[in-house]
Amino acid sequence: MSATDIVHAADPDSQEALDALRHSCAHVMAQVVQELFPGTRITIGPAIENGFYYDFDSEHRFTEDDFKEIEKRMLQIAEGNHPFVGKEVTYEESKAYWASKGETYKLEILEGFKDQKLTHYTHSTFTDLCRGGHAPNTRSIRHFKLLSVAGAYWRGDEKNAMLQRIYATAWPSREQLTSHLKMLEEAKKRDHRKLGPALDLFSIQDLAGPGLIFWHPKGGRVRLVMEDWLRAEALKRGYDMVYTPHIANVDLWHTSGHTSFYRQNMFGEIEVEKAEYQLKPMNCPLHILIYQNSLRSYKDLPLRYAELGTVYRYERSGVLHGLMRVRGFTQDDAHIFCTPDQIESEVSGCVDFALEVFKTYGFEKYAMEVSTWDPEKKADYSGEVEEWDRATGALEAVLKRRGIAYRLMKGEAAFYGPKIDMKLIDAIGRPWQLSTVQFDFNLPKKFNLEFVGRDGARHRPLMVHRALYGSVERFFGILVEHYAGAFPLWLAPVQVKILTLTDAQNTAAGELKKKLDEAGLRVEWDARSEKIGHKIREATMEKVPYMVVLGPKDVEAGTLAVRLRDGRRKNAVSADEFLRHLTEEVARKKPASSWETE
RNA sequence: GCCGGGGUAGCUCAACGGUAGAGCAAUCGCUUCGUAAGCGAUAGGUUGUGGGUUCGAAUCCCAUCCCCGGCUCCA
Repeated sequence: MSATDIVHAADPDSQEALDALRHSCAHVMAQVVQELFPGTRITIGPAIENGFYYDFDSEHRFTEDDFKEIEKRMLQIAEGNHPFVGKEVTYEESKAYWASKGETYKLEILEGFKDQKLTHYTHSTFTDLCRGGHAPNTRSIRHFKLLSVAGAYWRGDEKNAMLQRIYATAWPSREQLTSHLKMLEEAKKRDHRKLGPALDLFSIQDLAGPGLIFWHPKGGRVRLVMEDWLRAEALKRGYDMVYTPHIANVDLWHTSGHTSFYRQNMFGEIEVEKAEYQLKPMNCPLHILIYQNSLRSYKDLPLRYAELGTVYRYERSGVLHGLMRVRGFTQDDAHIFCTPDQIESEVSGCVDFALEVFKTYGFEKYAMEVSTWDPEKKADYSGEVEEWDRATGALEAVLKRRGIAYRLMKGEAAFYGPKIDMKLIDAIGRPWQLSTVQFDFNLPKKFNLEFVGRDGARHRPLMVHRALYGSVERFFGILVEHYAGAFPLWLAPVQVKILTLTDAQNTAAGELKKKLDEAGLRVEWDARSEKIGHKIREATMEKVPYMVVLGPKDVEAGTLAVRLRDGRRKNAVSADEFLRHLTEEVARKKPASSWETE
C-alpha cells in the first residue's frame, strides 16, 4: 500500500477527503447489501455530490424499508474500525478472483483495464476492484444515511440491464450530516410542485396533458411582473422585441436542420392544405427569417432580436418535472447578429444583463462554465477553427476582464458553437442551470446569412443565442423555491391585504384600498366575518407581504396598524407613510422588507 | 421510454375482500370580534380510467392514463 492510496487529509472537508469518505462508505454499503441479500452482484459505487451511490443487480427489490437494517449493519462495521487495505493485483489475479465470486459486472469492468495497474481494496470481509482514494478506516464513516433507491442502466446505457441504485449521503461529522438532512427537508418544504398549487400559482391538468402549464391569476401576476421587467431592461439595452409564429412549415425546419438533429424532441407534423407544419421547438430559425427579410449593412449591426417565445418540445414522459422540465415553455430568447469585431462587446453585454437578472432576483452566488469544443473531433462540429478560437477567446476574455471565475468544460460545447452557461445558487445552496450565451456557426451558414461590409462585399454575420431566465416556467419555479413562496414585494401577487375587524371599518377600508389601488399596488381586502386571528393566519399562509389590521381604534386615530408576514409589526403608521414605504420597496426590489419595526 | 413506488372528497390522510370516514377548505346560519385556526349545520365520492375474478372489490388480477424517486436527455 502506498502512502497516496489513503487520504490522510489535514482538512476533512477537502473535496478529496470527502470523496474518499463517501466512496469508502459505498464499499461498506455494498458489503452489507451482499451480506443481507445473498446473490446480489455488485457493479460500481462512486462518490457524488453530498454522498454516494452503489448500483446492484439483485433478485431482491430494494425498498426504503430495507434501509434501516442496512444502515444498522453498516454502523456495526464502521464501529469495527476496519482499515481499508489496498493491494496491487495482475489482470489475471483479478479476473480469477471475480470469476470465483460470479461477479460478472466486475469482470466486464476488468476488460476495460487489461493493460493497467489494478488494485483491490479490502476492509473487513469485503473486497472491491477500485482505483483507491479511501478513508483510513471504517471508523470515519459513521455519519451517513441511505436516501432512496432508483433504477439505473448499467453503464448509463438504456440498451443495458436496469440495475438498482441505492443513494446515500455521508459526512465527516454528525453536525454536517444533520445540517444536510435539514437542507433536504427544507428543499422538500420549498418544492414548487407543492407550493405552486398551495399558493394557487399554477397547475398541470390531466385532461390537457402532462408537461403543460396553467398559470393561475396569482402566478400570472408574478409572471407579468417578471416579463415586464425583462422587456423594459432589454429595450434599455438596445434589443428589439419581435414576435414569431408558434408553428412553421416543415421546410423551415428542414432548412435549419432541426428535422434531422432535433427530430426526437419535436412534436409531429400538422397537415394544413397539403403542406406540413410543425410546432416550433426553438425560436432561432424564425428570428433568422426576420434578419433575412432585408439586405443588411454592417451599419445595421449589431441587431438584437428578443422574444418571449413559447416553444414546444416532446420530452419523454419520465423526465417531466413540475415547472422545471415541461413540454411547452416560454424562453426569454434573443439572437444577436453582429460582425466579428463586435462579438466581445456583445458577449459582454449579455453577461452584464445576466448579472443584472441575478442581482434583481436576489441571487448572490452563481457559477459560470465555458464549454469549448474537443479539437480532436473537429469533424463533428460546425464552423471553422478560427471561428471557434475567436468565439471561445471572446467568451473567456469577457469573464476574465470582469474577474469572474469559471470552469472550462472541454468538449462540452454543442456542435454549432461554444457557450457560457450560468448556474445560480439558490437560498439553500442548490445550483440551477439558467442563463446561457452561445455562439451558433451552423444556422447562419444553413440560411446563408449575409451583410454588406464596408468593403461592399457580402460577409457572414456571427450569431449569438442568449437566454437569461432560460425558460420563464423554470425560472418561476426556481423563484418559488428560492423565496419559499414568499415573493419580495415587487413580485408578490398580492402585496397588501386589508383585514377589517368589523363592518364598522368598511368605509375606511374601502378608502384605503382605493388609495393603494390607484398607486398601482395589488391589494385585497378580507371583509369576511371571521376573527382577526383567523384572517391573519390565512393572509400569513398566503405569504402576503403586508397586512393592514383595521379596527375601530385605527379608524379613530386615522392611522394604520401594519403587520408583516414574518410577524413583525408597525403601528400608528399614516396611510401616506405606508404608501411611500411600499412604493419605495417595490422600486428597490428588495427580497425582505427593510422596514424598521417595533 | 426504462426500473421501482404510488393515485380514495378541493387539500392532507384513514378504511386494505363485507354498508367509503376524519380534519382543513366550501356552502348556509349564528357571532362584529384587536394580531397565526370562534360555534353549529349542510353539502361533497361510480375510490384515476377501462376490463376481469368474486355472492360481494377502494382492497385481488390485467390493461391504460397520470404522479413521485431515479436512469438517459435537457431551458
